[in-house]
Amino acid sequence: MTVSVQAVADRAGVSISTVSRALRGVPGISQTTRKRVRDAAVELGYVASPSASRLATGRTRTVAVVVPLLTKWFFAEVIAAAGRVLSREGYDVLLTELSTVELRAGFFASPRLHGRSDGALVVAMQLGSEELASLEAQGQVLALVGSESAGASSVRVEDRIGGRAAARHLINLGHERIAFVGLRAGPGSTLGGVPPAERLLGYREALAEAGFPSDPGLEHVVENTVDAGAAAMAALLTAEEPPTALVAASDEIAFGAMATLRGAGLSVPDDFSIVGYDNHELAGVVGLTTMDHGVAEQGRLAAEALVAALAGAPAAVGRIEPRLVVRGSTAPPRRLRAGSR
Amino acid sequence: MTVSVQAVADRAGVSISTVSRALRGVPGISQTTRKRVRDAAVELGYVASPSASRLATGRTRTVAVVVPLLTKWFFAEVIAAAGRVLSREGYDVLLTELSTVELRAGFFASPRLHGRSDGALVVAMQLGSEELASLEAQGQVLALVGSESAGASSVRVEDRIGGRAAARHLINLGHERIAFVGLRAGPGSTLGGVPPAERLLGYREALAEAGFPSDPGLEHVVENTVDAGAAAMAALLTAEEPPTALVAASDEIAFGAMATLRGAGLSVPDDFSIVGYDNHELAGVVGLTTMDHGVAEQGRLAAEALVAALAGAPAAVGRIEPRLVVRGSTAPPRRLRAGSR
DNA sequence: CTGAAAGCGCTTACAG
DNA sequence: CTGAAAGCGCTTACAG
Repeated sequence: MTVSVQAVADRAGVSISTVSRALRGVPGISQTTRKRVRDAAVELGYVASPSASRLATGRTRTVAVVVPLLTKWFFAEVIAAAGRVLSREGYDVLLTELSTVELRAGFFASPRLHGRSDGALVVAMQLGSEELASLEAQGQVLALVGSESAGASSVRVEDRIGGRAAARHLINLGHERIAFVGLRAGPGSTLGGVPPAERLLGYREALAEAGFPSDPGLEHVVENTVDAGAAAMAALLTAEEPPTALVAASDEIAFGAMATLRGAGLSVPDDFSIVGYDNHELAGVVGLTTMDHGVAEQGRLAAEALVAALAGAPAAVGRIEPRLVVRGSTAPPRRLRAGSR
Repeated sequence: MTVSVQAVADRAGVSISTVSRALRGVPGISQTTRKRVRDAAVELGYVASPSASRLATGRTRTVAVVVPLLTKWFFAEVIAAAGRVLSREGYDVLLTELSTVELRAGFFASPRLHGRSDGALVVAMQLGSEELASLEAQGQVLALVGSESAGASSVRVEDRIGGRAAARHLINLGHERIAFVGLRAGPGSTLGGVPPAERLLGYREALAEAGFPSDPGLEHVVENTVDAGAAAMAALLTAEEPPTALVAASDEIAFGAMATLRGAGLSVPDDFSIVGYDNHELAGVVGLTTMDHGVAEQGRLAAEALVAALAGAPAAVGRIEPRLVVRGSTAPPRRLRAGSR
């Protein structure tokens, strides 16, 4: 049924050792022999048994990609970008979604990756020290996106700078009452929460620099869903002195906020300005001005760092600086515009 | 470093055969022995080497999930749902994205899954007979979503019924000029194309039943992107006698169409009605009436059929009937509404 | 440059 | 119910 090294060896008239060496491209094999073996392998449709190679070498040449959720645009984008470099580099990708606290606990309670992958690319999960220790005890080389750990590769997004730039853009347009809706992990969520916090810090920084008084009533922290964004916007509209603009910590929050405004008969950006965060694939359609934090690039950089580390390179940390993408959801506030009624 | 069967055997005072049997739950082991072995394994933190088990048994207990694209909501949703049942059933999931024709050709040219997975769950790719043969030669048990093949499990979505229901809804509201924007694989795309065609057939069927003349000018076929949807809508608006409603073969097409209408100053649904297809996670925010074809369920059903087939059950074909989800993007045409100016 | 042999860590008839 | 031994299909020192 299945073609083994022995079959190739017979056909090429060499030993199995030679077949193994010839096919893996190790040096110390004559050109003619190598060619003969390769031809035989091709003719027979031979491909080494992964299980056998893995057992013999102790290396799996597979990377586990672990995410809290697969169904959010952000994660799919990161995984896709990472997966492309991993498979280009000859690694299999073992997909692991830890979408509930039970799943997460179970995953770290036993050495589930041991012998299955050589490394793990962990996306947007703040790993506890026991969790990190568990992964390391399982012999995993690590690459983190959205979190950091000494000795592990990671990609760091300058979210404070991003949050600051978003708020700055609105300030520059003339807005003075600017709200912020940030992200919080929901109950039962396995998402980490540090980067969003940095976005909030950047927002506060910009306001302070502009000399605006800090106003806790302008800051909301909600789950990362469209509905939560819609609800937060609604709450903001009930304030004594409502804001004229919003920095949303994600595009999904922004989408929800836009829906609420539309429902209230308010126009974006004529009556209200919004800056999102992500540059979601659908941000363009709705004309959302947003912070692009190179989502695909996060995945790519992490995968590249992991591949390098698996080849013996020291852990590396990548850096991404978010940049503003101006579309139609931001404009000067009504009071500053000529011709406004 | 790594704990082997031998270590567990020593600690439990039995042979390695007994350890293996006790841990895998095979019958013919005394309760006391089994417990002793299990305790020893836990104390030692032992977990069998996957490579070794795979080599010995010839089974990998992993399933390859192959998709044309990871970054579309549809695929992420299907994979997530499938992945949850697969890992619940103890299978590893090997992720394979074939996003270009080169990648696809390379994948099928060599037995890339051989010895890596016991089965493959293939999403939305019309596999050619050579491709199917390749997979079978690699010993893969198959489950297909969005395509069918004799002997393979699959889940069939009644897209003709769905397309018909969408058009019907508009007809019932009183529309008489109803356009259709369908899906086509773009250049270099690896997407299959049969299900979308069925949606078109259903649409035509509904129009014929209503006695409307068929009008090719009302039918467009484009790539499945928001931009293509926007462009198609724009083209429709230039017709001599423009339609008053649209059946979009995907929600992304519908999103694009809505953007075009908004840009043209037309109101949905006051001036124009739209029915989408998918029930995309963001369909709710924009108030899109759409056909829900149980995307997550497609993944779940396929995975369940695959797991069953891997356990020896005969191939099964699941069936999903799309259902209309009415939101705010559809209404009677202007001419039928009282109080319209 | 090439081959014989040991070893990777399991599973599974075969005996008892 | 339990154990000794062969075998799964590779890789890799070790000799030559």
